[in-house]
Amino acid sequence: MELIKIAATMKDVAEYAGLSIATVSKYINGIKVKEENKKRIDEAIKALDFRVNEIARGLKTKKTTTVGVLIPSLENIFSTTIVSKVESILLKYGYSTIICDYRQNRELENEKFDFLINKQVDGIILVPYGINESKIIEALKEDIPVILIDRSIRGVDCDIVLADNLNAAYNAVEILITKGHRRIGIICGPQDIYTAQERLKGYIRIHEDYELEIDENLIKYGDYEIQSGITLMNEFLDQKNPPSAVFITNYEMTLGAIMALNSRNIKIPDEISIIGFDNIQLANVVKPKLSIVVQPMQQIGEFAANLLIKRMKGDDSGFPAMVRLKTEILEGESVAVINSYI
Amino acid sequence: MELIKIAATMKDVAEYAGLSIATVSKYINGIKVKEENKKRIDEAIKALDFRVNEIARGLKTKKTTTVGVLIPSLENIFSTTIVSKVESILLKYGYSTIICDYRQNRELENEKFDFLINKQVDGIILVPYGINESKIIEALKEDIPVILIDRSIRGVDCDIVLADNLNAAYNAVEILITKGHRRIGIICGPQDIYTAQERLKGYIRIHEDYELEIDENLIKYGDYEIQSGITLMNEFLDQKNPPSAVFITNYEMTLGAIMALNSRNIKIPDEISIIGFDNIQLANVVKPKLSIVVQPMQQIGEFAANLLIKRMKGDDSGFPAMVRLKTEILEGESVAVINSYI
DNA sequence: TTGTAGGCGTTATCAA
DNA sequence: TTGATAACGCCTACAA
Repeated sequence: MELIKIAATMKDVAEYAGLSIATVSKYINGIKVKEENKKRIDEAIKALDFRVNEIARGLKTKKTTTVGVLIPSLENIFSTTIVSKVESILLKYGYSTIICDYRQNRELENEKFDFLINKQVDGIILVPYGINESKIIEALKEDIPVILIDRSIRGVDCDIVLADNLNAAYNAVEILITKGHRRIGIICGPQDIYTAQERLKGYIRIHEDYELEIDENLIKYGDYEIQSGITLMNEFLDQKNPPSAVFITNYEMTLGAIMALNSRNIKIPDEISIIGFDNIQLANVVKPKLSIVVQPMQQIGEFAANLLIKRMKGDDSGFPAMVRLKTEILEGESVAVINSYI
Repeated sequence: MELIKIAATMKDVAEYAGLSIATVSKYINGIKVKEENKKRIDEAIKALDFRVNEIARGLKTKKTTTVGVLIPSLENIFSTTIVSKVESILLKYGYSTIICDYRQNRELENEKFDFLINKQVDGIILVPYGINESKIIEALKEDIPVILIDRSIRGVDCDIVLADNLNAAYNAVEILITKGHRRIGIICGPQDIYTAQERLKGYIRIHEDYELEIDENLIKYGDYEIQSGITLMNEFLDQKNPPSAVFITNYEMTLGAIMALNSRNIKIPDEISIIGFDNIQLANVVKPKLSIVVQPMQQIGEFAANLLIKRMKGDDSGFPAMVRLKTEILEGESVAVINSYI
């Protein structure tokens, strides 16, 4: 009784079937073979439990049927939802998904990008933060397609899939305005992050469109982490003239803001109105139900995966593609209607 | 100007350095080389930007420096926290992590396990659900180490890392008991899932230890999904003699239970006490702050990753290892003290 | 210490 | 249609 079963190779199959390796290889790769031989090969494959050695194949074809997904964090819903979708689509095409999480760290991001290239992935899906653009250019040059998510990179022609962040914010703030709010605070992300810039733009634009002045004191910048939400919401509350409503522009900070509110025992929406971001589960579990902006994360993942597949097949039509998906607003009960509204 | 840069091979390096491929290979693999040659090779490597082709190396060594992680869902904190930790540790050792998500589906789980084997991963970390045990045995036989998380598999000797689910439940329910609760409901997971069985055992054991009778009406079985939490909590509330406290045994169902409570406007802990599971963020955002059982997910990931590395190195000491980690209880304000307690 | 040469399992070219 | 055979890039006896 052998302990270790040696995997059968094509050679074994060929011998078993009484044919040449070449013929077996052809059959496996979809090239016509005599009906009779087809049968014999199938038989041999079954008998020997043969499976192609992807490594050996990769050596020849320069393909690994593996793609890399590089995201800021595995502990954030936005990323994992996308990854989940991507993984399931890629698998259908036989690709495996290597996950790398760069924990919001530019250096790590760059390192892991190199790591993926070094692993010879056939393509990369990247939620970029501070990547060195030359790396992307290099990859593209070496014929490794890259799909960006959420943020384009200046000076680089690259496919990108993102949510319409600007209008997401625009619409959210518009709801607040139409319900009578005039002092609307916004808790933004880091000023050097694209999504954050866009969301702030939306906030500004809707104010312009309603001809409302913007009070700089109502704009605060966080870092997309929970603690920011706590701190900045507290700052708002401590202001002499606090906002009647606050729009919080990502999930983690929304969490933080609510914690701050809770710990000061402030009633939503009686004392302050809130629109948050991104997590339906959270929205439903908070009392009262939160109004939130929901990004089409599944769709983003879907588009990114399908686009990548297309590129890996060598189809460069429409390059560089920009897919901009609409967000939705889920209305809860966290926004008060202000009487003073005319 | 060439568009596609061809990666340098060892042959190129050897030629550039005026040495044989063998020498270069040796140097790269840590075998002694004359100081002088060392320098020349280093120079060549830098000049040509050479990196070993892992694929080619893999063909020879039968190693891919890739591990597979197979989890029930990428949209659940328990799994992603573990994956995140695992990924970061493995990377340090040069391994990449292929993620597969089987969405609580036994068939998918089995398929993806095969997929990973077929991809020739060097090791697997698995949070099992309904895997065919022969697959694990087979993998182990073929010298592909497997580390189980959260659930052992009957009749299979395999390393495993898990939380002490039994005592997690035991301790949680004990808190309820010492605060005076006597009618304590439990929302369990599926009866065929190991963690669910263990948590129920804890519930039963603590009742025995306090010599309390168990009312079958207070034990409900869900499927670890949000909807279960909603439905079962509602069932409790509709009972003629509802429990004064409910212990909910995973994160998703905790979410659901809270939603049910909220939508019926039931006050925690005045009208009902609650202990939930697994998500600190959730616990802090719910009002009042939730008491929850917290699993040491990071630790689980850490142990699993390190154990896997050890096994992949060929160190079989202590096989099969069982690492059982303690949980913690984070006390919030969701449990009332009942006066009637003597 | 270095080099030669064979082999890892496939694919692909070119004859047959 | 099939079959020899030479790569693919690296590792590893074995010989020098």
